[in-house]
Amino acid sequence: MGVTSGSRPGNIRRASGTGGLETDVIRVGDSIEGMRALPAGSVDMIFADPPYNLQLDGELHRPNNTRVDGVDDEWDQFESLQAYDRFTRDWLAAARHCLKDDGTLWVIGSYHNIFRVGASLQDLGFWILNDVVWRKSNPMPNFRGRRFTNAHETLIWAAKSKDSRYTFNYQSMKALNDDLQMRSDWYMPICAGSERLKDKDGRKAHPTQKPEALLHRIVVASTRPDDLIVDPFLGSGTTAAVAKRLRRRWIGLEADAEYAEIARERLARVRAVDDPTLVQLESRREAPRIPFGRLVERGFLAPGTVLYGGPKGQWTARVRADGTLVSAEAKGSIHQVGAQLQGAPSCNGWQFWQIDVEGNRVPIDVLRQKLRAETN
Amino acid sequence: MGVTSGSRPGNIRRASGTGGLETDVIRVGDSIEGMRALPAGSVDMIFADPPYNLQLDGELHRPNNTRVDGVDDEWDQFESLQAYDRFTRDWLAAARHCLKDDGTLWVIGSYHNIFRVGASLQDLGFWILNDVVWRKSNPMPNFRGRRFTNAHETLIWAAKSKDSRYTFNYQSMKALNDDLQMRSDWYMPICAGSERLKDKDGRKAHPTQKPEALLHRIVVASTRPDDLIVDPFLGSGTTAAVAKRLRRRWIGLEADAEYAEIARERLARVRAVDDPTLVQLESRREAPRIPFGRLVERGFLAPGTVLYGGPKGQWTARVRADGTLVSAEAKGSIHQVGAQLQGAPSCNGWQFWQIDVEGNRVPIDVLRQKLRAETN
DNA sequence: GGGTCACATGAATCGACTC
DNA sequence: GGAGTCGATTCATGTGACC
Repeated sequence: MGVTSGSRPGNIRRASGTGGLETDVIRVGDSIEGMRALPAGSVDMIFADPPYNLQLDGELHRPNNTRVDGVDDEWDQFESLQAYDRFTRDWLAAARHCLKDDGTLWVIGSYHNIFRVGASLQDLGFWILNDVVWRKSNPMPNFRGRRFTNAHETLIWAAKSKDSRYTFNYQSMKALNDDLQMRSDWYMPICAGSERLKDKDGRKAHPTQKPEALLHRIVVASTRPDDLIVDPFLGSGTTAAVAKRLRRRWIGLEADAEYAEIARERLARVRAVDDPTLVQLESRREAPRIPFGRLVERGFLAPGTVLYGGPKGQWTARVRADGTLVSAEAKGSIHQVGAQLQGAPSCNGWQFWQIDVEGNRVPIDVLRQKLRAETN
Repeated sequence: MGVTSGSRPGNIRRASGTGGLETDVIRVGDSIEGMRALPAGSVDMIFADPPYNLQLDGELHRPNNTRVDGVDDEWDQFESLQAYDRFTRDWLAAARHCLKDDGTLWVIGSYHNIFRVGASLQDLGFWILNDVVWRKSNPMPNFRGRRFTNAHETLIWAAKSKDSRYTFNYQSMKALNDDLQMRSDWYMPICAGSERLKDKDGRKAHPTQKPEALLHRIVVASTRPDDLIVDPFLGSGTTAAVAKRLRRRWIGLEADAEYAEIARERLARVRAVDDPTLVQLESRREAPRIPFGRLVERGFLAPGTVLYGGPKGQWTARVRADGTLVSAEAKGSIHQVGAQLQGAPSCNGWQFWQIDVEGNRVPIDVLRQKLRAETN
């Protein structure tokens, strides 16, 4: 993708790779029209927090008789399930239009709407990668004792198609999770306290403001620096704030001019991380590919060196000058020979083959790492 | 509902309340036909673990090249989303037919199918009560490092309609969770070890056997003893095993004769809890009603006794001979006067009003409990 | 200034029975 | 079926007043 130049006149960036598309802006207007107006295939990631279509009737009181301030805003009301489905298909289709083929879509919802969203996006050809559960550490209780505490919301993460080559920063997620694979259930508090935007009367400025921690994880997981992120239902602007801080480009669409203004004021206070290298990703997949043969070229391994294969070194093979191996039973790349000796469909030769270093067996991958370190 | 008599000839029970319907049996055959054949409105709860529309592309291998034994049985392949939707609507409609108006439906699924199931059941008029997340303590890792570890499955709990009077044993769930409301995210291990049924070659007998702990919580939460539970995709029989142990009636439908046989053998080894009182639930809502006036009739409170209202006893009222209260500002029932003094829309007088007992303020509810204990 | 306690509040599809 | 009545029901956090 096109990388933005370092110099930025004012707050608005124009990316060379997207035909001079104006980014880092909030546009007031309809989400669907806004996405349709974007160039086809210009967006790396879309985060959408659409209306949930809650159907509250009557008032709800806490056991101490205070009234619960529920989401009864006009923008969350739909005439019927069918009307909600039409709306959902329309905005998903517009999202598909502006998303790159290798881009991904995130949607958040609750049981009121998420099943309709999930079914619609599958119908449109999106390929679900994960459903992720945001477990709230401090949800509102069920005051009448009639159901389980509604303690989570659901996110769907989807690629544009089954064979998409989407971005997933596996190593960053693993690092965020104490070197264990990041799971599909995330535990985080709701947005409250000083992070929660208030109006001049001290009331919440937006009824459904999302926590920045949630967007942080999403952005780090599924985008790279300078990627373009679009939020078609920007609301209070959490997506844009996190994108700006993490040095991604962004466009926010918001139909309500008051919400847009709240978000603009918020964005003006957000600073991007100073050092661009801090938002660079740690990812083995991103590391430059190094053919095994280069180790031979560069003298890290002399032709004829004996490699030991398998956890106990029970197989052996010798290195040839072109970077292929030869053993008693097979010849070919480090991966092919490893696979054939084991009778396995595939093999990671970098881990399978070892050399003797001062009496110890060490995977040849350490040589690759040494070469990479020199190259950087 | 009709309650089965204590004596049971053999293993099969005939419930008087359901027209002599034969229960506690496994029926081999099509799920949809099986549910259609049940009397309309005869079932208290349905638990369904329908086939997932998994689309494993070729074979999946772990890094050490052992093959992942995925769900690729013939019954789990569907040509298209449309075919899956037809199947889903058909079995859900059949479930609706046999479910009581006040019965509930549980469905479990993963992101492959749960959005389609959820949307279909909403289309059919089911009213979602909760989506519940089963967080697996020991999920299968993501071997390719291309997604988040898929560490949960989703359950939908739904009533037949919006105004259903469904069963929810709130106090039992709260008791199960250290006296805090049970949340919508449940943490449990997958079914493994000695609980996992094996065939004679030591391989798992069923690919998607559910843990009994999961069904235990579901059954305790949403049914009462002697309720009729139907599982239209019985598989290895976990639902029936838990239902039998907890003294619920049950019917299992299973298309595969081999699975049905496995489940039959399993059920033969399951014993119901000996003492029926152990599966009785404590429920405040179902306790016999006692009018406040009866405390006066029975001499627990003399007319003229002073009651103290509110957490600090800041209000007072006196008891009249007919069981109404009179204060400086209001008269009426314990609830009416409590609500009026607080300026609240409603009030539970049993908790609001207190009496002096040896210098301590005690809610008048303790007198009600004393009277209830005498009556039993 | 520190500790305690009261109070506020959050995407909520939040009764049942009698007359 | 509508109105009236009984009576069951909350957890985690942050803030601010008050010792």
